[in-house]
Amino acid sequence: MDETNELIEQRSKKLEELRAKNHNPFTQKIDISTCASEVIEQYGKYTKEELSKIETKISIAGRVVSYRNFGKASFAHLQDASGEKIQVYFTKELLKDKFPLLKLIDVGDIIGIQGRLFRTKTDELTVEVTDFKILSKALRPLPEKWHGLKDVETRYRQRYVDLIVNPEVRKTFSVRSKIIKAIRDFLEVRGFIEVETPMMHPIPGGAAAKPFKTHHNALNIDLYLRIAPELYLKRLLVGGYDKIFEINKNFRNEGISTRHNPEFTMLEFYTAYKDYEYLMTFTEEMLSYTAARATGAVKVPYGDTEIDFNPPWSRLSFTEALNNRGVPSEIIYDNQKALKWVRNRGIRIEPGMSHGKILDEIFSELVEPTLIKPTFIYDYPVELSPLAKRKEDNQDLVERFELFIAGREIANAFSELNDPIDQKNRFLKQLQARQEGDEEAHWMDHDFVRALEYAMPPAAGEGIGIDRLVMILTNSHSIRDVILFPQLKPEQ
RNA sequence: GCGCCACUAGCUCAAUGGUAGAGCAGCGGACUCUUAAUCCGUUGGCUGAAGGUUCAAAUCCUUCGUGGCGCACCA
Repeated sequence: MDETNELIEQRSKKLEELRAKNHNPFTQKIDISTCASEVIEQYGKYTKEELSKIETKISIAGRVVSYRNFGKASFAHLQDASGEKIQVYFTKELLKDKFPLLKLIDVGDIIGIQGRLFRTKTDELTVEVTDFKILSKALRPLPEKWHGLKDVETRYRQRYVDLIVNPEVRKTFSVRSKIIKAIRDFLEVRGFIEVETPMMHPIPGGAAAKPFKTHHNALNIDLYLRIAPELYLKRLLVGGYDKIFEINKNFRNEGISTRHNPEFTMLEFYTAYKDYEYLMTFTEEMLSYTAARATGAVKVPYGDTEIDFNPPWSRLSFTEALNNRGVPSEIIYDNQKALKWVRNRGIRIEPGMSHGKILDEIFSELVEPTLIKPTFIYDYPVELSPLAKRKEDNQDLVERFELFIAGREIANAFSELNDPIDQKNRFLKQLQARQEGDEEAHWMDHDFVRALEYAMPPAAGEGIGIDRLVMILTNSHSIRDVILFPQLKPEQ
């Protein structure tokens, strides 16, 4: 990382030369009047002749991303935060004594310029520079202009370089920002309040996952980075809020893959006096709105296919979905037959798995990859969902759905269990599973049960994996492409 | 955690056991409308690391490191 090479040395020399000539290579402040995209928008409509007749004086700052020298004149492109580039034209005639200073500018430097707009012979909108200033000297060279930066490791480790040279990366993160904003707007317009609940939990709850452990010195207690905000958000329902949401990080101490980063962003929202069926329609509306707002279209390309967010979406019960993939009904209700069936097909199961878990394995193997267009799968076995409310007409099932898009789980929602006695019993059952070796079983949370004992209104709640949603809406095939700084092993 | 693949100049890539190369960038020079500018000249390397085989290793073998993809775990 501390390596020096010839290129860095040459640039360092130029930096010293600037200092020697009384030009601070790291200037603090400059007044700028506009940005590249604004210039294009404001002046792009004028012809060469029109431009020469109107007042077009501007000042702008940006990174030099290309440079072409002609002896007594030079062209460069400046790229700024708007993501656009604007060509600038330096001439000895206008810059006089300052012109030789251009020798000390490299591609990568950030400069500020003043000038007037004109169009070149090839009709490109260009700034004729009347004055310029080096604002920040780059000591390291940028990757090559034509092939850019391709090495994925460097792209992730040095995302700043990736962002400078790969415009589509900037675009992805701009869409990510729009997605989150669209969701916030959608929820806020409907009366939801955004809240923040703890990241550090004494009892990691709300999901089946392995947590990260940390320690608070002054309190002398172990704490866990949260695996889900669910139990805190439901405490807020008890407290009297009826529409709340949180968009924030969750942390799970598990493997890393194209679909998993140890920290990831989750939306959870809760609405009182509604059930999971209400949330299906709500989700259709929210995500089709989000797709349209963030990408400009309700149908988005993903890989070789196209995902159509236009409602209504398919709805299949968990058992229907299994039936459709050739899983006989007898297996769905008979543990022994299920075990046998699974073994014959080589689906991996572990000893002691509950019937529900076995069905879930079958589902992941046979059904999940086939759910390409947005599809709700509803009514899950109760043992898979210790925080969801049972169906009134079938105590073995819960009022829960998951949303699948492009073969991936995007959302998980249910009518929230608000019966403290049932909740306590389900925690006890999880505790038993934990003692039998299920490391991901839920922990007992006595305070949460106590909260339910004060009565929580009936409510429906949902979690949406934001990173995965962003993947689909930006046609990204690795979660690392939608997280600015994905988790990697440290260098060296 | 397991398997497969990759790692060569600042960047993008060649070189398949026989003298480590190209393009771009850089440096020196020419050039006042270029935009992958052009033209002339030129610098740049412990081939991811360490061992081994061989007269000879970027190339074959072993171990390690980092990354990618797949599997496992999971959202």
